[in-house]
Amino acid sequence: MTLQVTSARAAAMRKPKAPEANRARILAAAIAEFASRGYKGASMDAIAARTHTTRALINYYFGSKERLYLAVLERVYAEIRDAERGLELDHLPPAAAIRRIVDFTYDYYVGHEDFVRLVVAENQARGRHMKRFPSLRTLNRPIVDLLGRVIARGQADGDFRRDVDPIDVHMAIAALGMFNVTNQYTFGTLFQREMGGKGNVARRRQMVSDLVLTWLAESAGQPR
Amino acid sequence: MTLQVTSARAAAMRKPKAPEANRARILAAAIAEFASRGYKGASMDAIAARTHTTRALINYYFGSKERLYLAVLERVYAEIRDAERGLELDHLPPAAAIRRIVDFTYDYYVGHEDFVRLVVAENQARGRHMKRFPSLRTLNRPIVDLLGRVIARGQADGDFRRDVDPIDVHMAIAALGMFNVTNQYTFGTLFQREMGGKGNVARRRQMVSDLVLTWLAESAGQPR
DNA sequence: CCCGGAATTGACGGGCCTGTTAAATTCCCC
DNA sequence: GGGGAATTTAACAGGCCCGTCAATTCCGGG
Repeated sequence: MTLQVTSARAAAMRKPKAPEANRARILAAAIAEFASRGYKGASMDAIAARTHTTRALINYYFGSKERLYLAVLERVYAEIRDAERGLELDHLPPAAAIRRIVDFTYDYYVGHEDFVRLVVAENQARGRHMKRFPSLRTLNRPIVDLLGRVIARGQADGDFRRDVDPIDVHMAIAALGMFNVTNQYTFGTLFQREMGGKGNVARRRQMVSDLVLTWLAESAGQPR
Repeated sequence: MTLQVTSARAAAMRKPKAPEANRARILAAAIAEFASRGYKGASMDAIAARTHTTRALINYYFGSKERLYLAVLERVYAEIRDAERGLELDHLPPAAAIRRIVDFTYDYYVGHEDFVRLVVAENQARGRHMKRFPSLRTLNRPIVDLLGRVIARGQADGDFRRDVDPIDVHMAIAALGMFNVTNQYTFGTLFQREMGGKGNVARRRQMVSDLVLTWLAESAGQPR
């Protein structure tokens, strides 16, 4: 099987001008363009210009603007999912594991502003595209399972409160982490706060950990 | 002076067809349209259709699409600022006052989805319009002063920790409150969670209070 | 009664954008 | 080396949208 795949891929690779290379470059450019200007604001011509191709070629590969956008969504979600899978928490005490999850999530948002902006754009569109695309609906997020296991361990140790829904915790972490990226402009302008500064990032990230952990520890070990 | 203003305004009111009535209806329609479709997605013709006027008339009143959008932003920010001014907290114990602030903020976002969507849209545009409009830059938000006073009282009572920045607290509250509205579509789809349900709103709102209050109480009363 | 100015309309011009289609180019395989 | 498929290009058509401008309606005051 490996041989078959190899030969097939080799055949596909040596032949034409630059199909998959072009495809990959177009997708990367599309991620940047859609993240920067939103679905409607993004221009197919701009994506073509970024990749030294033409609008017709992009349609030849992806079919339409919406299809291209869906490919973008699929890609960035796959990336965060893969990154989440890389987290190794089982050897950490529950509190430290929580802190690690928060740091990872917070830093991922700060470092992947494109992803955050795409998520926000899709929500502003009321999830219209996502809804109609099955492979995006069934996309699971390992972070919730990880969180669930950590929380269960903390509860078993008597360190965490008992009535905790992992999804609620993830939502709190995601909300606090995304806000810095999503609302940095209005919030920074209104409250004279620079939100991109690295020092502030570390401080706020720790505040998120503290918020979650103090809440998790609240009235822990009470009689069940 | 009052007489002058009165007579001038009376003269302005009785005269023509429906200038300020039209103006108000256009602004309301613009809020809905911009909130629903974003700046670029919004159509001047759609706003005109909603108000039984024409695109030319809207430009006659507001000058351009961008000017109209700025008037929209100014309006919705003025509204939340006025609502925040109505909060009366001085007679409440600090913890109860915090809970009240959280409830107010959370409910305001849930009940004013247009406002939230406009804020998000402006952030997606990197605050481009807001930056260039002085009256939006100098807009202050009473909620931070209220929060600061409440926190100071809680610290004086020894109930709240000492190193607290009111803006940080407001950011946490705003982040958790906005997330339900802003990310309801992707989050709901990915995690099979209905986020509009009223019961869930009350539960999540209380979680926000608990998060903030347990954090505020953490290591309070320690030696200064 | 008529006039002057505010309010309102219809139409034009220019720009940008997307999807398609037919033609041209390139490269692989026989 | 030639057939043929895969890739790429150039140009077209249709749609939407915005700002403007001259023309028209309407109202109130002299």
